[in-house]
Amino acid sequence: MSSKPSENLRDGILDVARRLFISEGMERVTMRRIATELGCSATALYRHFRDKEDLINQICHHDFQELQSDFLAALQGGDALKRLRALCAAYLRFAQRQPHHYRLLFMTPMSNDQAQSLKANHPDIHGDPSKDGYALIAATVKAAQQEGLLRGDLDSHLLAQVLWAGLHGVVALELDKRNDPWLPWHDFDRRSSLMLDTLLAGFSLPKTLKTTASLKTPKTPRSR
Amino acid sequence: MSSKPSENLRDGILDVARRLFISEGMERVTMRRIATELGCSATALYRHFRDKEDLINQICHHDFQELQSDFLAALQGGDALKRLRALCAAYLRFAQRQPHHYRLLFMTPMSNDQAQSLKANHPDIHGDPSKDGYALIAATVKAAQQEGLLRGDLDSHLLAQVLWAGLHGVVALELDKRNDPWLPWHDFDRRSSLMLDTLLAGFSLPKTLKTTASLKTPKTPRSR
DNA sequence: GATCCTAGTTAACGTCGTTAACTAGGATCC
DNA sequence: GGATCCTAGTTAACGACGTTAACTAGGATC
Repeated sequence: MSSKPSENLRDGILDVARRLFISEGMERVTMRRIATELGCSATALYRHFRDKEDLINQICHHDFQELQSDFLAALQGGDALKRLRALCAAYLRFAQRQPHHYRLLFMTPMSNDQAQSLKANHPDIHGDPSKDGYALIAATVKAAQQEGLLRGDLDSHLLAQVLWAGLHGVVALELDKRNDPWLPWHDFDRRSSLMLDTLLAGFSLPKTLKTTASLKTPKTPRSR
Repeated sequence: MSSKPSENLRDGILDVARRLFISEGMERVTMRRIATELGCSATALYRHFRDKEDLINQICHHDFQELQSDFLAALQGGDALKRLRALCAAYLRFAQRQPHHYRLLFMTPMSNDQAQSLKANHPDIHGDPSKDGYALIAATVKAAQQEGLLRGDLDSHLLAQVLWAGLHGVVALELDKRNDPWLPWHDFDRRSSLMLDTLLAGFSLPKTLKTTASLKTPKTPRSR
């Protein structure tokens, strides 16, 4: 009844639920509310989705692919490192513009079963950089390694995961603790760009990295 | 009725609630369950805590100070950089051993009001490195800067916040996405130590940091 | 024309956080 | 020493939630 009473109810549910989830966060949106907003009864939703969790997961899955097109669009031209930076920038931009959506996609614990079935139902997507966001980051890291722009002595997945974790950490603290007056926050942009710069710089300079202690006397000569 | 029927009910509630929150996560623990475990009625809890959120917050506040003693214990000896590493290691250890507890303390959004009142009610704690975990990290970073072990051209709070974000990112992805078979995770330890090493290395070498591109020719000679 | 499937309905259940109304028991005041 | 009041608990209940059960209109199929 509200915005787009998509002829087929299933799509209508997805549209309304996504809109509400994005604007208010998923735990504050009830099945009943989605239903009334659509002008149908709450139980009708269960004709199309096993339960609320299922609805959330299907939205997540769909929107990961939407985000993917953002990523691909940010990827035009440049060397692999430039593309990697553009990718990270797109990620951060998404987090800033769609905080609830970010929370929905990246801060919602996924149970083992859910992901198993997702993986089983979409074997074509998993690992394909054109469809799978994580695979895209990992592939871009690998390309940068092959172009000699990032250190090649560490697995590309390890680098991708730490890079992702760095960005995610800045974002997650921002979303959860932004309003915490206990903490004297610097700008989100300052923090995220320092994070990105530091990690990428570190990943491109293998020899200056120490594992523990003895960081004050870096006597390793640069080998070139 | 269960473990320790602390003479004073308030402490009993805190004990039981903390135990349940830590072992099962706070949204899965109900007020009624805490009450039956204590052998009292559910409404008795509301004599001592305004609501569930208030109970959670009071536990958080108390346990932040518990964690603080872990931090202080990890701090024995060494230069400031060594102490900073020990601090980070203690943080990661806590996250690994008490995942629910970590989630409770660091992945629970804090509303503006809550933190405001917390800050107002405990002005003695805020900013005191011996009582405030964040202040301790920031102070240790600052000490490392003054000892010439970390770059001094950036605000100690900025460095502390990015360092914290890096650790938090690794932990948060671990907690939320560990079971996601979509992702080919490396070991938590590999990821966290690479994160720590990279950030600390980056923070100690100002001149090798580039903002964009031109990262492929790091010709900066080590200054010593 | 009988049957069955699809997509919806209404009614209800059990659980949740929480409030209202009440009550036993001890301290306080005249 | 009795009336009063405060403290710390009780039981009953409310409204909202996710979800299930039982039912029903309407179209497709045999």
